[in-house]
Amino acid sequence: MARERRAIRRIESAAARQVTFSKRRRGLFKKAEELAVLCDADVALVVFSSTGKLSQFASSSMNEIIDKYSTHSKNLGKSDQQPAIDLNLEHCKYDSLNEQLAEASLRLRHMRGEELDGLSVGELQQMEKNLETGLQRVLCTKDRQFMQQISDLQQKGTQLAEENMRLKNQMHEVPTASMVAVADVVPEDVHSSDSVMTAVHSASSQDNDDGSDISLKLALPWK
Amino acid sequence: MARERRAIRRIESAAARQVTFSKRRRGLFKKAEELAVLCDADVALVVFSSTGKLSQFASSSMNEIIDKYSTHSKNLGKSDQQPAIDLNLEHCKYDSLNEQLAEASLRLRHMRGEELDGLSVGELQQMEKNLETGLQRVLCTKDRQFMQQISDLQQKGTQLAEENMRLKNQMHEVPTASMVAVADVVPEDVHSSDSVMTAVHSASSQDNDDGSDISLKLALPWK
DNA sequence: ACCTATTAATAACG
DNA sequence: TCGTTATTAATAGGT
Repeated sequence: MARERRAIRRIESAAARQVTFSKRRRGLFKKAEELAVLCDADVALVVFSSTGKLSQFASSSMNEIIDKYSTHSKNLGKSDQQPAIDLNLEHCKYDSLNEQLAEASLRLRHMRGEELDGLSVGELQQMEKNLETGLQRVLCTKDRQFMQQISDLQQKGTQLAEENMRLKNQMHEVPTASMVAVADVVPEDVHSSDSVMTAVHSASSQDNDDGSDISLKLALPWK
Repeated sequence: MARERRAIRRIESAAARQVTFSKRRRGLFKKAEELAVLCDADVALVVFSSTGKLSQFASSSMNEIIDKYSTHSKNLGKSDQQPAIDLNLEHCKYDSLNEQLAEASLRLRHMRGEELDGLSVGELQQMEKNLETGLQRVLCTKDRQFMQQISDLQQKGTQLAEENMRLKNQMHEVPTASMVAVADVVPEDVHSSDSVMTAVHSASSQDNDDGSDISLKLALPWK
């Protein structure tokens, strides 16, 4: 139902997966509600995204429906045996989570090159591929961020250079005696911008042919 | 989405309601499964028809998802008398595990080069370093295993070559006449194999130049 | 259950 | 996330 048919397989790109998840989740919830209203049905829908976020819909009360479900599917008792079953479920789920966590951290260690000895050559090749892909993506992202920073700095530099020019022109137009008045105004603008660059007013500077005593210092942000 | 638009209101005609229920329920379940597969989500869907019939779908285990839901929604309301504190502790542990798992899987996704956009340059550099280290170690391990396999194969090859030599020497030591004794053994093996081919002895066949009256017929098994 | 005209959902893109 | 649009998928009504 779109520009192109999409095979029903896990979407590899995380971004595309997220977009599709949002859209389809909305569609699914809408259809769930429509079914409930049109057909007078009791509908409960629980969705956990791959990042663990919960969404839910229930035509009446979620707990009510879940209870009804439990009664329907598990033929046996409700009140006396419930605690035992519940605790067992908790226990199982807890173990399951623990397993998942162990699995995840083992994979992380593998990615870091640890505990590789038990792995088959095929698994090692798969990991090599994954690592190379990951590394490439990290490098691309890093480069992108570097270029963004450079671009930002260049833009700020240009702005400051222009301001500099403007100030120099003002200095030429104003009699030498009013220098003090100018100096009172400038810092306001500089301080309002992001503190990437800091203008330092130095009265002792003697380098300039035109007698200007303004110099610039670049402060690069690191982390 | 049809010949005519239908208002989303309870369908009065029981027959029409039943028909629509069947159709839409199938669609809803299909979409639920698609969402689960495409987006790697955990989906649970419970539907009671107006006649009380239950249908359900769960991408993993229904109980597991319901459990996860109960924990997530900080569900206090049940028969909460004595297990309150205990459950709270369970919840804490459970939440903590969930957090750890989420953290681990996020790191794994990062290692695979996904969802990098929010990371700082410093974090990216750290990941680059980790990935390079991991990749190097994986490559080393893989090479080691390859070399091990090669070494094993060489050793086996040597052993086989030695055995070969031994056998050849034995052949030379045995008189040629004993070859007949070997031929006597072979038919046993043939009869013990699957009966794919059936030999038919025909006395009326006159086709052969040498006067032999033996022909073969293939009987292919066809269920 | 099947058929199809029609509407709804949605994939890709900005 | 939101909007647009070309396409596909779902389905209402009929047989």
